[in-house]
Amino acid sequence: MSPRAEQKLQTRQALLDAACELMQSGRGFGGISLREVARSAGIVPTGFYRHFPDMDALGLALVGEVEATFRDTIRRVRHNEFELGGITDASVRIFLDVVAAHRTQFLFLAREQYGGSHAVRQAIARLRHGISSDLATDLARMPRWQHLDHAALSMMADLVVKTVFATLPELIDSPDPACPEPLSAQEKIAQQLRFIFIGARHWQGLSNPG
Amino acid sequence: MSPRAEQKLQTRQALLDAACELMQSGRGFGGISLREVARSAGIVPTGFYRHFPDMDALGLALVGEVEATFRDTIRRVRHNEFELGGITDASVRIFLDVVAAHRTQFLFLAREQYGGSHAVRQAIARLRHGISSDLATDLARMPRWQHLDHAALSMMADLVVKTVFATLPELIDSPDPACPEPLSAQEKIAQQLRFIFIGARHWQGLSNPG
DNA sequence: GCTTCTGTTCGGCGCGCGGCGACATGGGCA
DNA sequence: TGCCCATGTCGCCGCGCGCCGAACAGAAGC
Repeated sequence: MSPRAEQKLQTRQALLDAACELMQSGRGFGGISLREVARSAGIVPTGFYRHFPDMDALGLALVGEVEATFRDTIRRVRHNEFELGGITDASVRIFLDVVAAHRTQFLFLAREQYGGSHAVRQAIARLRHGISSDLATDLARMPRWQHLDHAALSMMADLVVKTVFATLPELIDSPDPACPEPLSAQEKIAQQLRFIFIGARHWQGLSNPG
Repeated sequence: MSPRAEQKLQTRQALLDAACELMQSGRGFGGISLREVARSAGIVPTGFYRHFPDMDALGLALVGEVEATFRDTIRRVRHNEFELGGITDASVRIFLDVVAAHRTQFLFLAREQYGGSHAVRQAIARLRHGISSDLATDLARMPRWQHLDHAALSMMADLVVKTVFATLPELIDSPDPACPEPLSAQEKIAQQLRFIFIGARHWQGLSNPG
């Protein structure tokens, strides 16, 4: 790797990081200007175009970044499948650690999953669908879920992913001192996932409990 | 009601509607300018200030509007508690009808629940928390959930509300012809809620199934 | 050692924006 | 009947924005 190319990658990364950092001010990705990102990354506005054609392209790159982080985490979780203690607790712990370690990436994901531009939203929807179907495949291999058909597994995976994505904001926002939650975020999401797992455990096709 | 006051309310409503309509272009509320809203409502930019001090105030008014719609719907759902067929199916049907009838209101809610300005996001969080605790109170009165303590009921209500709010985008976005879902939105959300209800039905405090 | 390619810099164009002060007009009320 | 003020209008200001073309520096390659 030539020093020149390395420098280019550094600048590119600075732009990606700057965009994420700027979102901590409460604005959405659409509310951040190209000039702002360039300024925060330490280059002049025109320099931005040497790395991305426009802000939308930078947004797509950010989706790619968080996708890599996410899938890496899923891999780690899967390898810890047989750890001591409940899978749920261990998985949630790993996931929360990663979210904390890559806070701004997941801030972007949480904020833009429904609010972003068309291209970004579509990319995130694809990411989410991919994760959901991978999860469904994983679940299908577990003895515990053999009583569920393909449709039920897809439904369950979609619900789990939906719940995790919808919980992201709680995990990212700084804890509100005025509203002290009785449970930690980790215990809360773990218990909610258990609700879903218990429901799946007792699912009987077209049962209609209420 | 004097004609003068009535006219004022009409203009105010036109501003609220214009803001919602403009969000159909894919942008978030923060990406819509004051001038755009005024133009779309048929008044001059300065006239906007006769009704709202700034765009944030208009956002808060929109939250109030969708809150009224939402709570009205909940009331209707509660009164249909003993309808023929499953409560879940009937409730979901009512809810989906209301969402379709007030599409842009719920578009605003879905988009801004995590992406909006600080004030808007806080208002929506309050709305959501209110609905969640009301639901927990309702659930506590049902014989079916007598085995759940207060903490479990809150957790369940939060999960239900979280699921409903996270499903809003699917209900609002125009159906993608390239990706024909095997199930209708109504059947999907109803089945996912049933997953949760079955989980709650079999919840046994600190059980740890996975 | 010279060219070339690439990352960066500089100055500038036109636009839409939020915000302001002054002005018009027609209902509301005395 | 006649005044008043709330609603809506007009023109203007300065700003930051996206975008562009020309210029510059330094590493890569012949």
